[in-house]
Amino acid sequence: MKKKKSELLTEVELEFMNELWAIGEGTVRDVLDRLPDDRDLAYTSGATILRILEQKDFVTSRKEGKTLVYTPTLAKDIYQTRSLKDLSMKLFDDTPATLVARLVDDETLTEEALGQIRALVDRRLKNDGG
Amino acid sequence: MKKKKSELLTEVELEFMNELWAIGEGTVRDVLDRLPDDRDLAYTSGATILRILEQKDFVTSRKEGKTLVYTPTLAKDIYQTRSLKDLSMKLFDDTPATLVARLVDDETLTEEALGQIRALVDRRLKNDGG
DNA sequence: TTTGGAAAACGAAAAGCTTAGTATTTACTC
DNA sequence: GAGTAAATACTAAGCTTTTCGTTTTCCAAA
Repeated sequence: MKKKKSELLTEVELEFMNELWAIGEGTVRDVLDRLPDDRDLAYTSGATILRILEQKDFVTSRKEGKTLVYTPTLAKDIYQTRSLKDLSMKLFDDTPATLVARLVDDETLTEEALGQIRALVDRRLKNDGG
Repeated sequence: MKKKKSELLTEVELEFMNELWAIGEGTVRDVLDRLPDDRDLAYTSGATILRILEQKDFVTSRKEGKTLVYTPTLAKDIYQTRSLKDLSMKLFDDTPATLVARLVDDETLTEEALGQIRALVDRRLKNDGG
């Protein structure tokens, strides 16, 4: 039986994917330039991470002139769903309501955010109902 | 300047904390016994993990007879909030509404779960409003 | 009070993640 | 085509996490 792969990104990989998702596609240099100033990675480190991401099939690359341009193969929202599912399973007994409970407990949540959340749930309930 | 600690548990640490949270407190043996059958860890591995958890201040221990009984120092709901915050920051641009959007997108979500979620949000909105 | 069995303490091997150095390739310029 | 500047490929060092073996400690029962 094959060993279960986690299908989840490591911390650094996620850091890079976030930039690629934001810009659609980009080179090693593009991504590095977008990272915070205090994050100084060697160019080669960035290249390694993108190479690994390609190995893991999270991105593809095509050659453009002499440089590689990387493109995500997985949409951000899909990955978001996957991550949430994982967290829900591991920490919330697979009970989404508990997860939302913790979320809305948060003192710092604005009324506006709460309103948006409610609208989302309502819309979904209506679509299901009829 | 001190390096930022993540304050988050590793995969295995979380596995153990979940059992401690479920039973309130317990020994190495107690926790190991609760893990799934296909998860066979040596006794010493379990002991190591709990020792590390104590080092990181997620649990305390007291001696009872010859064995150590471990107790969480951090409530599960606090840790849930912390984890969600972390995920939200790293993957949802710190926008809780987006997070909920992904959650309610989930096809497999039952109507009941959706209702519970809505009730939670409503209650919170009412409490705030007056 | 000796001893046998279970647990704790310690240390360290194994595996995985992060970072980067060196060597090689590439495309462009003269 | 030789020089050169920038990018890629390859490799590995240094951490952290995961796992467990060995030694030490402790209790309980003979």
